[in-house]
Amino acid sequence: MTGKLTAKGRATRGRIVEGAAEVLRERGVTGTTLDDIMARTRTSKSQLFHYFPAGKDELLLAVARFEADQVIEDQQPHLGRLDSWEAWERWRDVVVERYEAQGDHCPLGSLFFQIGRSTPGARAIVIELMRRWQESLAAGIRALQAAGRLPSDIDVDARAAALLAAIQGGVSILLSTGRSAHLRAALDQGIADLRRTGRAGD
Amino acid sequence: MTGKLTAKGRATRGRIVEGAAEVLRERGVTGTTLDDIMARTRTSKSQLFHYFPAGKDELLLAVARFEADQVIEDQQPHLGRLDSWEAWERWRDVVVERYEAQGDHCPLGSLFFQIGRSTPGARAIVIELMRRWQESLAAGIRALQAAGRLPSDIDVDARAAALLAAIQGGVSILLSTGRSAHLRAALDQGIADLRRTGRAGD
DNA sequence: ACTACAGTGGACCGCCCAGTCCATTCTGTG
DNA sequence: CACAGAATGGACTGGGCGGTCCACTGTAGT
Repeated sequence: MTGKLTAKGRATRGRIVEGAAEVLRERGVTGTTLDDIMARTRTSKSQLFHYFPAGKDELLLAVARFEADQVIEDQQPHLGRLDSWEAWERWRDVVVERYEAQGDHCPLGSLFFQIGRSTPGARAIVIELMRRWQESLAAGIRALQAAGRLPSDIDVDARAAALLAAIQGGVSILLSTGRSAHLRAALDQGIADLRRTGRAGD
Repeated sequence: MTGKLTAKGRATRGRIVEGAAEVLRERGVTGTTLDDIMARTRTSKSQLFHYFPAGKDELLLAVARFEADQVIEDQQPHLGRLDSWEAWERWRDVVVERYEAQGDHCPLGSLFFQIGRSTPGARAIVIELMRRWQESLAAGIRALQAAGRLPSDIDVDARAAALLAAIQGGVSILLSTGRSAHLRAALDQGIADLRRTGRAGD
């Protein structure tokens, strides 16, 4: 379907997705109409349906994919190099900073409430995002093990899963209440507990 | 405003809120119309606007309040008596069970995406819910301290905040992916880390 | 029983907005 | 240059749904 796009077509499609992402961040899913997106991206209705034949849902799905990639990207290069305690601290700072800056809108979350979590396409995107995120955390823990900073008998996957959950929760609470205290606490305690595992399990 | 309601009026209002909550859980916020709620609660449109003059948003807010109370209530009496490690385990089981049963819909979450997190009324509800929840967890930790099962120098609020975040995240991931592994990991690790604090800090 | 007001029924309105359609203009390829 | 198909513009439609209005009925208090 995307195979028959010319250079111009690809550019327009990209402009639509990025522009739609902007508008959705500002107005929220419920408050965003196709006309808003048309205005922002300087496109016509026929273009929207030309590139996303299934209509609004298909477009929202494309934006969701875009935003999901963004989440990981915004944490790089730190998330990819969690091989020392200093690196973990730097990553922590980046995460807190990113989500504090994002404020009280959740591009991905709101998107999924609209599309429906049960939609196979939507669910696949979140699952993939979580998998990648957790895998990076697990890799970081393994790197610490390799460096002899953590014992080798800890349950890496469970720790990575718990840490990921803590972050998600911290972000949720930040979105709902506007306060980042929980996100900070989750990250600080999570990393501290990991360190303590090293000492206590020794 | 609620002062001038007769017994019949109060009953009807209650029926509307509870019925609306049901429909919203089934169809989601976006997929629920006032007509759906009318059908479910056997009411007419004029009744809806009679009890909720500001319209749909006011009704959704009332439902949000109802659901928020439900969240705490569903964890009782365990959440209120976290005074032994066994109690903590029982509570853990209840939480996992409750959210696994709830499946992939989030009554509160979806409500807030619709009403808008920035709405003062909506935000107040979440903040109050989080406060109550976290306070119960903190009370539980203090109870363990009082029983001599935990050292007295730990940062109770930070631990409670981190634990709450972990739960929220576990639930979010459960909603998005349909898998409760993260919620379980978050609770298990959270409680285990708390116990370890006792041993390591001793 | 009367009266004031709460409670109820349901027809009606009007707008918003996703989606359709066709006419027109570009773009690349032989 | 020709022409096939992609890209674009924008008027139009249809219905879904929140919200309004008024008429009618029940009910509590004197």
